[in-house]
Amino acid sequence: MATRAGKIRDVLEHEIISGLRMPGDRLDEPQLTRQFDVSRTPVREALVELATAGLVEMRPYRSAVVAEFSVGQVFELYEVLAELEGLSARLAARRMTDGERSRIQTLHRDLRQLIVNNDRDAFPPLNKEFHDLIHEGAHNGVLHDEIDLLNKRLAPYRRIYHEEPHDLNVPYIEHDNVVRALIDRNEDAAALIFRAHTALRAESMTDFIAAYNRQFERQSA
Amino acid sequence: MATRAGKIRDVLEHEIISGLRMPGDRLDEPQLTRQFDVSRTPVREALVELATAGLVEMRPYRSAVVAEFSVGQVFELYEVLAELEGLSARLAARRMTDGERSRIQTLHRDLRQLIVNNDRDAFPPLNKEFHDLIHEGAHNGVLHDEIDLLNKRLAPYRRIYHEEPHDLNVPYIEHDNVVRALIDRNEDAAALIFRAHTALRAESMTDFIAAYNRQFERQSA
DNA sequence: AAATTTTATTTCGTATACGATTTATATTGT
DNA sequence: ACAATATAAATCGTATACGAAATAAAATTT
Repeated sequence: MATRAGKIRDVLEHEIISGLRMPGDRLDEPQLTRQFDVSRTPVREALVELATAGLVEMRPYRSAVVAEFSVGQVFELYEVLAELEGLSARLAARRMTDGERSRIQTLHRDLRQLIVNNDRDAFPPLNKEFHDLIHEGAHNGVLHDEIDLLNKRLAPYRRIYHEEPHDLNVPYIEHDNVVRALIDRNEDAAALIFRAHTALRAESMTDFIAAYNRQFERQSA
Repeated sequence: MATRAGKIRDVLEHEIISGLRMPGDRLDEPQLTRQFDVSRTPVREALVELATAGLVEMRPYRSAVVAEFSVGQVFELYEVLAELEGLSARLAARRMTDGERSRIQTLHRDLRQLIVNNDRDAFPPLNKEFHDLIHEGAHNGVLHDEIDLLNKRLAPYRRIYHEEPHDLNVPYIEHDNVVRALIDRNEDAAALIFRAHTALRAESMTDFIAAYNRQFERQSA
């Protein structure tokens, strides 16, 4: 993307996803203008794009802010994401090429080695790659984009949660079941496991956010 | 929405959905500027929003055009929509209030009367209301918005197809099955029926588009 | 005459400017 | 001192302006 607006959108998106800008943070146009050393026009265009994508909230004559979601809304986002992850796994089981199947098996073995060595830092990127391989294996671009956007919208909240990593064996066992289903071309099993895999994360996530909010309310009260 | 950009977005969206502007049609900013009697700024903002939503395609230094989808992409859109419609029906079966359940029963009876009278004109709006009741009954705003957007993206193609209405008894029978599942709180049945209901439309739709494209290619060749 | 290059026109991306609305500050009244 | 009002400052929505890129038209070459 050669335009200034596109670059600013990408940078802001990354800053939101990475947690540099937290939900509720203001996104003044004049301030961003100074930060990026451009006029308000491309800044505003970037904000409008992010707002339409659901990462930012814009109301007339009010500063844009990083989108805030209630526990209920996070739950709703996860409910949709879980269903689409399930569909993704189902389609992957149906459509993956032999090359794609062997690649995910290799990656899965690498992940196993990681867990044996308890290498917590290396886990997240490989885990992401694991999910990406399934999303690509589904051979449905619309589905891929939809899942990607939902993950971006959830990222600020997931990040908070994931700061305290839990037992790596839990996701591994589920991965193991999914890989087996993919190899066996067992659509229903793949869909069920992967949907539950996401739903489980949703549960611990919403519990965490609820607790987090209670704590926050106590402080500010 | 009191802003000019918002109004223009709504009007353009409606013009695209209603088929007044067809896929591939150019959306010149100067031309739209004259049509709406405003400056380019709000026009451009509206276009950026529609582009992010997937209804319009924008590339740097090129005029925006109404989004065009290949048969494959339409199929992908339907594949995702069918899954989300299934989820919607599942959640509706789980969460609908008594009032919502009785309302959809009433509406379903009205639809029956319509089919008996073979009132083709009155069918589409009531059919839409039927679907809306289920989407609302799911009590998941994110899901509702997602389904809504996918329907808007498919609207230009669905419109072409729906111009030749088919046997109204086919959708009625499926509606009947869904309503029964909703009343019985049978989640799995509701999800399966409604997903298949959408998938079926997808099939006839993609078949139609493929035939339509072949015919069009013959003319232009 | 057809193809290719050159020029002109149009459209787009961004900067700047100005009235409208909101938010922050100051003032007044109680 | 506090609440309510009035004023001032900042921000937003939109109009206008100008260089950059693309499209259309004209001129040139083959």
